[in-house]
Amino acid sequence: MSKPRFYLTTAIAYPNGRPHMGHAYEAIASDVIARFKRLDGHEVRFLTGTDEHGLKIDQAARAAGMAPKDYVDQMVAPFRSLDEQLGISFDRFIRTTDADHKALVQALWQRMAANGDLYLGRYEGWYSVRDEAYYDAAELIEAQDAAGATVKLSPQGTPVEWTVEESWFFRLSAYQERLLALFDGQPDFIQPQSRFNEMRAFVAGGLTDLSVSRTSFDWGIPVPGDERHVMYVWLDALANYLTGADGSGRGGLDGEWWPADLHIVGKDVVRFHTVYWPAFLISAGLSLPKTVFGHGFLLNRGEKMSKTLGNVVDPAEMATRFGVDRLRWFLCREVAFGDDGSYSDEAIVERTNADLANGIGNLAQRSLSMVAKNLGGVMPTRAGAPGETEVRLKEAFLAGSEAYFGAMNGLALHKALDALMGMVAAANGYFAENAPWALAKTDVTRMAEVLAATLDATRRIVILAQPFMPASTAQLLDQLGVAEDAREFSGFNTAVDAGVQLPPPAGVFPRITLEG
RNA sequence: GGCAGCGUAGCUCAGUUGGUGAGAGCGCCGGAUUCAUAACCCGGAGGUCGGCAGUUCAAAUCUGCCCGCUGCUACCA
Repeated sequence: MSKPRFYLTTAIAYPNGRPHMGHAYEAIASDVIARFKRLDGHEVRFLTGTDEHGLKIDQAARAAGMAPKDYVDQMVAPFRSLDEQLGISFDRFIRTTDADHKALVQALWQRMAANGDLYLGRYEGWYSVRDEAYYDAAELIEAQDAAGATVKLSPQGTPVEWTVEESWFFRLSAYQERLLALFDGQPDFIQPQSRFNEMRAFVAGGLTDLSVSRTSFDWGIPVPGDERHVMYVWLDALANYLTGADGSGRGGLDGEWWPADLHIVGKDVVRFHTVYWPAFLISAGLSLPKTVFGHGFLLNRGEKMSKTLGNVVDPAEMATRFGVDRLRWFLCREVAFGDDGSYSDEAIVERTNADLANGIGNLAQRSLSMVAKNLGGVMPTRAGAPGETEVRLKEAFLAGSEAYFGAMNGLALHKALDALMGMVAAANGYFAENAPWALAKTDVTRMAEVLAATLDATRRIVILAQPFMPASTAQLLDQLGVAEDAREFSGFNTAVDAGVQLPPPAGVFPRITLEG
């Protein structure tokens, strides 16, 4: 019997600057889901990468005196190295400048054209180079420039200029009914619910055709048959998910991984993924992704990160300072997945000390060190007939693991970790209640039973924590004597055999302080 | 302006269809304990549930208005 497949993607990053916490957050959350699915018996394909075309890159490259391709080659490096540092287990790091991607996008265009959805027209309006978007006159705001003259700015406060260009259009207006049917027939297509409501309202309000080519620059994928035009960056970018679905790298539209099970994207690009993208796919006669999840933004002490405020932090530096697994844990535990979240050095220290040092780490250390000191580090035999405390522990773990899996399958990462911490509390309660350190002087057999039960509880906790903290959990499972081929969820109920010699315990999550 | 959501202990949040004394985690204080990373375990303090007015025998939970915040969307200057 073959494994069920699961194909998930992150949005691809635009490498016109250094990666920020938002990139790290999206990559980490997606990686947690990818690892969860693998441990849960799925064959997973996990795609991430960079979106490298468009006017902004073209201009930045010119400013740097470089060819665009040389420029992006250089700019992409920090994104890749950040992913590697954070332990992101992607199967492919796609770049929209990859040859197979270019071929695929052109094939996609031709399918949409063959379906009669592309036509040549003229586009004019207020265009913001920085936003790469046109705005209605009504959306613009007025401001004074340095010389005191009145200038028009986009809603984002970027300069706009009146622009007229020939453009290919996509007949998006013809897709309103089909998109509404999609939304209504598949209410979990857009998550969380609040995003679904917004997008449904947007589509219900009527759709206008979409300009999907540009003639004002040439750093992009040429339109087949009309090479004066390059394709709209979003059409180019969205298609990366199709390119990445082809494991062979041929660039065919029939990639074996398509359709994607899950697109993880930021809340700011939900519209592109839930309105434009499905319309493009329907036009091309391709099937649709199952779910698009729009996560929230990370705020630095409750404020948006901006260069102006000077509160932009480098995720690579954060990971180095606190440790990759601490950062991963904090972001998944403290931020409700789908909502905006806030972080600070203090919050990271407090949260991870409480959960990891005092919680999981201490549980492992206190039980393992008793086994090492009292039983020569040999895994003890479990209780023959479970007592009342064992029954309660078992029940707590049954409920806890059920809550964990329910939350993970519903993409509620923070709730899964809440359930996991409930299991930690139950295990610590069991340990304190039975006081094996006292039993060591009165009833060594019973002490061994208590230790065995505690170690098994710890093993279960660590097994479930693996998607979140791959490196630390591997160390802990080593210490707990769990064989490398027994770490998937299928082995969740299989205890380590009595008699196994355990390595000497060593703390995995030391307490940290801000000064340290 | 319209639509949607939110505002509950210092912090992050739970609170089904209104009904026994308003909860959890973290933080804080106290106790107990010593296996453990001054950790764990037990206990405690802290809230006029944004404000006002209603409906009801009874509202954090329903209605109206107001204040504040967020998102989507429209439009006037």
